[in-house]
Amino acid sequence: MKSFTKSECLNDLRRRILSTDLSPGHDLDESGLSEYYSMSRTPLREVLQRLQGEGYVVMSENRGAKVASMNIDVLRTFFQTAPMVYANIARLACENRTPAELDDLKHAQMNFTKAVKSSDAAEASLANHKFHAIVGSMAANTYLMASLARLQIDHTRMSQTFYRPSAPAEAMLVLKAIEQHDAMIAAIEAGEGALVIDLTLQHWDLSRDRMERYVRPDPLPVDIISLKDQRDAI
Amino acid sequence: MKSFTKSECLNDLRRRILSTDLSPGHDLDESGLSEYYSMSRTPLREVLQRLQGEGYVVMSENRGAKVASMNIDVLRTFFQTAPMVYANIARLACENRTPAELDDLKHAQMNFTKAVKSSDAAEASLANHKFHAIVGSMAANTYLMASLARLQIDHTRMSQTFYRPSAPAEAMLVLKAIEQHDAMIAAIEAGEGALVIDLTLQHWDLSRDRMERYVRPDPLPVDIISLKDQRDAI
DNA sequence: TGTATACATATTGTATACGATTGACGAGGC
DNA sequence: GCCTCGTCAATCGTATACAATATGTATACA
Repeated sequence: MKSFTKSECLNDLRRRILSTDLSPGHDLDESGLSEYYSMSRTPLREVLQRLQGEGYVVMSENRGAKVASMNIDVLRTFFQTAPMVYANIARLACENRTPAELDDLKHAQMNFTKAVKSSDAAEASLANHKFHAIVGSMAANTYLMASLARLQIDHTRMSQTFYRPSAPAEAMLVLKAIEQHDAMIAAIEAGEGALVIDLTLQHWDLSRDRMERYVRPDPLPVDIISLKDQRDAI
Repeated sequence: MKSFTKSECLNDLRRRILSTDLSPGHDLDESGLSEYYSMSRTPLREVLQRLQGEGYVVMSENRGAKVASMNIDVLRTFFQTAPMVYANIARLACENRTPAELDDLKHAQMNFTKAVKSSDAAEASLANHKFHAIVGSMAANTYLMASLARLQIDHTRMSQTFYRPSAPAEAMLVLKAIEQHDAMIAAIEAGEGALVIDLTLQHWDLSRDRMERYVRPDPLPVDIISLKDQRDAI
């Protein structure tokens, strides 16, 4: 049994949540996880606290932690907010990017391409996450970064099926996403703000169409959840 | 010596940081704080982790927690980002506000007015914080809320002197802020999105002018900090 | 006198034990 | 038969003890 450090544990939980290996709403048991990561409950609780701060999990008093759920209200807000934040981040990234960050970005794009080509869906999804996280850090804006990080959590979880194309036409769309990334890199490197905003919004549109198709046949009983929320709100 | 619950401790630390009673960059000693709040280090550490998640403090491995600092880069970003986020929040608040939230907002405005009238600077500043936090929750957008919360932390810390007017002309500006709040409440209640955006930006301009005057005679040696950053970046 | 190294001290990180709260199950009363 | 209350198990919350790490200081040596 592998032994984990605290930051490895943190990354692994992030990864498992993003890949929906731990599904939205899943109950996280402290003792179980502490045993799984072979560490004591004390540091594990701190990891969970941190994940709460980042928006991966929600915690309630005396009732432990759960993976942040994605109910219908959250999704609505997501689609409403994402393009604005992404576009602004992209513009700022254009202004503030450093050469080192550009290298990172190109490296992330390589990993992304590789994962897509080898049909490793989970890896592709996470590589895409990393790519956009780097664009985020290029923007050098701690305030917007807080929004972006939370958007990305839900975005990545919803995009899971994006990289599991069931038809040739769908595989084409993923290749298009790769091209868009390349174009974005070029625009960011050239510092062409207007262009990168445009590319980002196109990239968003592509992703959104796929996500809507993913969300519609939602495996979660959305109506029951919203009814429960109504009842809780009384 | 008063005994604190965990959430009281959390609120008290938030309060002390917002009022710069704990100044930016201040080192937070775990043992000291755990004694101060008469609780063990374990729950106190969790409180600090949470504050880190909210952006109040920054923590580094084996080197404890510090109150989030406000260096010149952060300030630049702050002034760049705040109007956009505030305006969007205000617009969304218009669309999504509930009657209960409107009551809360009016109540918060009462407290704010009261604090200003009684020249309680710290209280006025915190009441203003609360007012805008309620507008934020009206927007019902978890993603933007994350940005807003972080912006508010720095905004409130910088506004400290706003409510300590040293001349009659400055006192007038505070009264103007009260009027603007009232106008914003009316616009939100009426659901007039365009108007509330306009009012929000006016409110921002007023605050920004005061903040710039506060920041300019910065007690911190800004030049040394930026030189140090340059050196670190090599 | 300047620098490096080793030790001492203080502070943070982790494990474990114990206490408190929640939710479920079952017995008893209505 | 249904509801209420009490007990029990499971899980979360807190305290304390101990280990690991970083920082400051003194001393030896160049």
